Amino acid sequence: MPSTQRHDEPREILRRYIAENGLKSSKQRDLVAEVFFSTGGHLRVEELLEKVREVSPRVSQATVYRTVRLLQDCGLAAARHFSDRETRYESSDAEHHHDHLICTRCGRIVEFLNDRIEKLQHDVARAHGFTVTAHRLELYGLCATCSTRRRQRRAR
Amino acid sequence: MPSTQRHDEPREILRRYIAENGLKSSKQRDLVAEVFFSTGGHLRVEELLEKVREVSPRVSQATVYRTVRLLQDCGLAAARHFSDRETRYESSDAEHHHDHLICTRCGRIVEFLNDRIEKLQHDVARAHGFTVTAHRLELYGLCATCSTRRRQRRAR
DNA sequence: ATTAGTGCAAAAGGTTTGCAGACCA
DNA sequence: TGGTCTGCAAACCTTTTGCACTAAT
Repeated sequence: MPSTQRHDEPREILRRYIAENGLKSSKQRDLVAEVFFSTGGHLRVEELLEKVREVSPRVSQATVYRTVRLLQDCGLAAARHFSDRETRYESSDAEHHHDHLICTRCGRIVEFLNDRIEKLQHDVARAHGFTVTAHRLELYGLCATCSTRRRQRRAR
Repeated sequence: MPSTQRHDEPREILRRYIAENGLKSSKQRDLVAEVFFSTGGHLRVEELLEKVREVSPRVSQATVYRTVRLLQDCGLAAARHFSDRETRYESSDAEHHHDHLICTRCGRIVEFLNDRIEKLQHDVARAHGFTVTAHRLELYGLCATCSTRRRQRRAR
């Protein structure tokens, strides 16, 4: 199978996707994408909009939603639903795949990657006749700090 | 650690939870819970309401939502967000824990359980200082049927 | 009796969409 | 110039909530 090219940098992927699909770029779109790429983490639309408006206050929420969808369409962003109700988006190129540890008390999110788990997942899928294209693994519990200080208040 | 008691059957857990929290039972609540327990699977509220109304047409959507929340509060139901937008609920007692394989073409959902993955998850968490209380693992891809018949239409 | 539960409809929260005008290719 | 993108506001959908009434303890 053809492996992902090394220079498949997000901005380049986006540029190509736009070109190949008869789309156009725009200041707002570029800004939203840039903020998304450079911020990293697990952004809610509201947070993304906030950061974007620090630079360009007139960008609308609709544009952020539309850009996030575009980023999903070209595989650069992935929606995540953690324990809360809000949808969060994170970078999703295959080279930076990772899973999550979520502290249910303070909300801290730690990313991790374990090759043995990855391999076992594929084994399980194969045993059921599935060809896996993506997966999601989230572990919920108490982080070191919170399991020590039992009475700590939630961070958010 | 004290293990889950063998006779912690859902109906019994619910009964006890209601008694211990000064709540009351009702025909509607019992019906919703009963349909939920006996149906199994991964129900959307809409589907649950539909099934409930086959028996008792006047039950309101609000009651279903309220009952589902009650079931979550006493640990009998867990919310799931798969690839689509809808929230689905499934039974969640510890003895029937399982993970999911989801076919992204036909929507089929297969449950599985792999002890080695479970163990590795705990190892990873421990390495990060986390104490895991719950987790979620979902594998997305094509099921055997869909990866053979490439052009098959989505089931739903 | 008292207090919790229900149905209804309105409210709320997050996301999408129609439209007229601005902007990019 | 033609078609895409934007901002705004309205529309949408799912979930929650206020209220008057019903029912369980």
